[in-house]
Amino acid sequence: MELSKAYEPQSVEDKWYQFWLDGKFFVANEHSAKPAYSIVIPPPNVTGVLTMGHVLNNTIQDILCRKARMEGKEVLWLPGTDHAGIATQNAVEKALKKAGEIKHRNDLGREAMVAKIWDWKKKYGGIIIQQLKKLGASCDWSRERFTMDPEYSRCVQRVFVDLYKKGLIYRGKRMVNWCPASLTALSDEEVTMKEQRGFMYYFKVEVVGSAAASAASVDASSTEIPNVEREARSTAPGAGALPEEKIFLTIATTRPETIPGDTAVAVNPKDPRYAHLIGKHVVRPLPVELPREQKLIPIIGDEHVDFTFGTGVLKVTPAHDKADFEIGARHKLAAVEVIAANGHMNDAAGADLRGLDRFKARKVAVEKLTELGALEKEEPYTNNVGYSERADVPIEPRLSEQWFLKYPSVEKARDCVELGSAAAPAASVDASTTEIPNVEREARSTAPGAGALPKMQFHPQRWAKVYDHWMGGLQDWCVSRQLWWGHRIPVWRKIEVANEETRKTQQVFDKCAQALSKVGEAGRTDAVERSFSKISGEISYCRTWLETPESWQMEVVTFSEAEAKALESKGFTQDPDVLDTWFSSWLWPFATMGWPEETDTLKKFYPTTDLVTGPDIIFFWVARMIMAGYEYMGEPQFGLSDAMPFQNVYFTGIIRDKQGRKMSKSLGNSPDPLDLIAKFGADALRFGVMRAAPLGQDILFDEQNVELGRNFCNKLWNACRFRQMVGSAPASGASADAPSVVFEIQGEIEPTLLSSDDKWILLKLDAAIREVTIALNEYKFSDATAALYRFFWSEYCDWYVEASKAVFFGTDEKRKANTLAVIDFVLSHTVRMFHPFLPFITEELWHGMGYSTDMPDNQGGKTIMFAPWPMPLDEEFKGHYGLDDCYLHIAGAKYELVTQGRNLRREANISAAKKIHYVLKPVNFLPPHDVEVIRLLLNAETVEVNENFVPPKGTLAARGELGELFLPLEGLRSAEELAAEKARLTKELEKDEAEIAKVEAKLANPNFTQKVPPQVLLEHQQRLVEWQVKRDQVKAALDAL
RNA sequence: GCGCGGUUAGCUCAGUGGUAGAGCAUUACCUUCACACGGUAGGGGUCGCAGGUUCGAAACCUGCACCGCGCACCA
Repeated sequence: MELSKAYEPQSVEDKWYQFWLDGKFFVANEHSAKPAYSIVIPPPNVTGVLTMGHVLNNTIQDILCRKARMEGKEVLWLPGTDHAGIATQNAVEKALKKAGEIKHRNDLGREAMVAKIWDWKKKYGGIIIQQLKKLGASCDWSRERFTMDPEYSRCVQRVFVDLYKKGLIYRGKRMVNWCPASLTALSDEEVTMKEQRGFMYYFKVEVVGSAAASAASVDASSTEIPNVEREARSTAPGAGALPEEKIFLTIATTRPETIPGDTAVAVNPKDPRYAHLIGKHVVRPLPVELPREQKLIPIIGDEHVDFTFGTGVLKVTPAHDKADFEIGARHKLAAVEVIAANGHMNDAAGADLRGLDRFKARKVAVEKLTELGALEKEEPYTNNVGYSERADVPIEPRLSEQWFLKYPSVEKARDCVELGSAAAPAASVDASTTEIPNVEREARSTAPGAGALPKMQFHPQRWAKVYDHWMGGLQDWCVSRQLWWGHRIPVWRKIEVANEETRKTQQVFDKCAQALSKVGEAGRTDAVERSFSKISGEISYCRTWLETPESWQMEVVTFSEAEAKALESKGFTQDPDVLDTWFSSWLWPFATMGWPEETDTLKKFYPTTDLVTGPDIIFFWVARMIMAGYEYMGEPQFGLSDAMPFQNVYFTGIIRDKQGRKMSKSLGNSPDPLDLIAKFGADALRFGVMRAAPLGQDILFDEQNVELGRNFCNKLWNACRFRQMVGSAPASGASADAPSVVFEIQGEIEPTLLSSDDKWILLKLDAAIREVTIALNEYKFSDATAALYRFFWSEYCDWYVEASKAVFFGTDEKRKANTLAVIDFVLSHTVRMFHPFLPFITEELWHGMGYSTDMPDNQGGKTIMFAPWPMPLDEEFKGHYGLDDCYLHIAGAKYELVTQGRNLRREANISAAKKIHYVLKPVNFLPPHDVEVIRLLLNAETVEVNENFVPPKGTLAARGELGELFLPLEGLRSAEELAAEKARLTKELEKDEAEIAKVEAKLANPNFTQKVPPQVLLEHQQRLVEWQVKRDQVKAALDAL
């Protein structure tokens, strides 16, 4: 195949991706005898589009998978998408509104809305999958999963039922994070704290003596302000007592709009200023219109109050603050709700605030306090406010009935992650052990420490600490969401009047209940029993409890469709809520593989090998998957010694723009990866991102990275093109109209014909293979790309290819053939090493260069995907080809001399194009080939070898290990140039002198010479000589001027 | 408040005790038959600050400053 002058990714990428798909090369075989390697994709939102974050993430996964295939592993990369409850429902609702189809989702109703979302999913759900294909992702698409697939949904329901049975899931009225925009509860993880500038308002309240009347000292379950007894008025403060001076307390608050919901004022009982007031009451200023006696709230003592903060007096709003709620519970205070679900004030907030948005209400409340003369001052204040991560509005702590989960398998999940400090990471493998492991998967899972189970490794390990800390302070997880899109909670409920008929039904449950031990109820204090029950042939699980003496409620949980129908026909209604999206995605590593059946896929590929994800979802997803893994894959039938879902977790950095800002739609600073692919090619994008992504650091992304990737691909392409041009016909005789010659790989390398250049590049290749392999084993992708870049560009192209021209422009045909053989050896290894990073161009070159033709079908013959991963050259190979490390030095010295020679040209200010004459005075004999290489690399007309050369005045000289190189000048330079050079040399001389002084000072220090290791001493002595030589050289050059 | 990162060339970052590095940008020269998406050669850094350990510190220790992140939060 003839290669075009520049690499054109557009004409290459789609072709090969289709080829891979047609060949079913991505499909994992669970019956394969090869050792397994598996990754489950972090499922992107089904309605999402590819972002730079996805590019980073999936490129890493693809690199790992492709390398594993080349190492002979059976690879499963399991793809799929997430239904992403809130995000998707919002996106579709927004789109429907924009299209004018609806004004609100209520226009459609639940069923129709959910149907619309399914339509949407079918229409647009494949976009991100197609985009991943553009990127080159080698996922097994035949196993693509969606978190709302029927089978997957059954897993979710099964797990819910199971946890319910275990008593870990309960329903309860609790303080939750309420999002007034999305109108749903959120988990703690979905709330982010943001600093917010506001004001601290100080207002005073009047203290009254009597404890008899109180608007708040009522049953905690009541959420309404009760009627105050008439008697209260007659015993109200001041009524019959002696006139006293009024006492006021000043309270500091940031949320005056919640004053109508205050049901107490709290002080610290140890606070000498206020302790004596405990038991008295204050007059709550709002709502204004209420009679005074309905505004009396007690002063209570509570340790929670920090008397160094504010005024030391805390207003207690149990219905709208988490801490206040707890105080309220301790003191049996009423929780008076004044803010409705949508964030607007309700009737209880009073006439002035009713109906207002909570922030508008704040302003009005301040106005009212001012009017009342209660406001003492307001001062600017910055505090942290919880925001709904999704809707980006402040959340409202709100009392509501929700489902909660006590996390399962916490201990195991916490202990399985390697926290280690000194412990050497299991991944740091000596390059000499990078043979293709021919071991079964079982061997891996019991690998390093004999006896002790291997721990899960986090990369970078510091995240393990974060994980451990979070695992140590788990709060129950609020799993219910007031949405329509998601897995509906599999609970049916019926509330009935306790009439004759229902009592009969209840008796059935009562019987069952007696057979069971009672389990402590976490969420409901009023739950009375739990029982197994048999309804319509399916075992299900239910609870019953009494709501009031006149009614009772039955709750049935099931994942059987038949049972659900039967329940509905009996007047049961399903819980309207859906489950948190993460309640389905935490099952991802096994629910995608056929759980709860013991499938061959699970047997082969679980636990997965690596997980690649962002640290921002370490709690949302990673931690929960680990717990779910232990809980559901730890059961004996799966036969796992350790049920951890993955062996390694790699945390990527976060992609930011070049100013360090997070990429976001609103900032418009997020480039569309598809545009970048169209412009530069997928390989370029992959390489650019990998090169900029050091382990665990955030990535400041710049399009220049991709440009670099593009340039690199082009370099690779052209280096291969060079090989074809010198290989297909003698360089001297190439004619423009020559037909494209069928390319043939050169045969064996002949050891006796190897030049120092050949040996040098083979040794450099060996080093690169080691470096890249080690870097990948340690998940250091930027190190791997840097090593590849350096090897290929700086070593292979800049030196070896240029030096090889000395052969190809010559006449020694045997040497030419042998050089081609070396090039083919190097390129065929290099292309394979590049394949995981640059899948498309390497496949194109693998075929185009003919490297596939010699390989067996399953080892590179069909596709580079299964070509063997390059192994470091072994000792036998090195011995056979005489690859002694000394050639690194020998050829290196030659190249060093060339650089110096080029320097002389520059010093003499001679145009790079001008052919000039050098004289070389070698220390030892130099083979003619090497002289020719030097000549070519210097772009010299001639390099005269003269062992007895005496430089005439005006000759520039450079000295290296191989000898001295002279550039005789014949009055070529102007006086100006001479002056400039004199200045330059003087500067250099100063530097040399300084270096010499530094080393001499060290060597003169007896402390140094006595204490330092001999090798370091030697190094210093040698360095001194080197600098001295250089100095003498520069001095000589100066003298020559 | 606790914890975790970071601070090295104009920019983005490597660098785990022994001569301060890469890419980009920049300067000069070169359109030489793989590649101008290229080549050659330069310039550019008291390694955040202050102490300490050491013969020797960008690196190790202590403290501080600043930037970023996470957790917990006092109204």
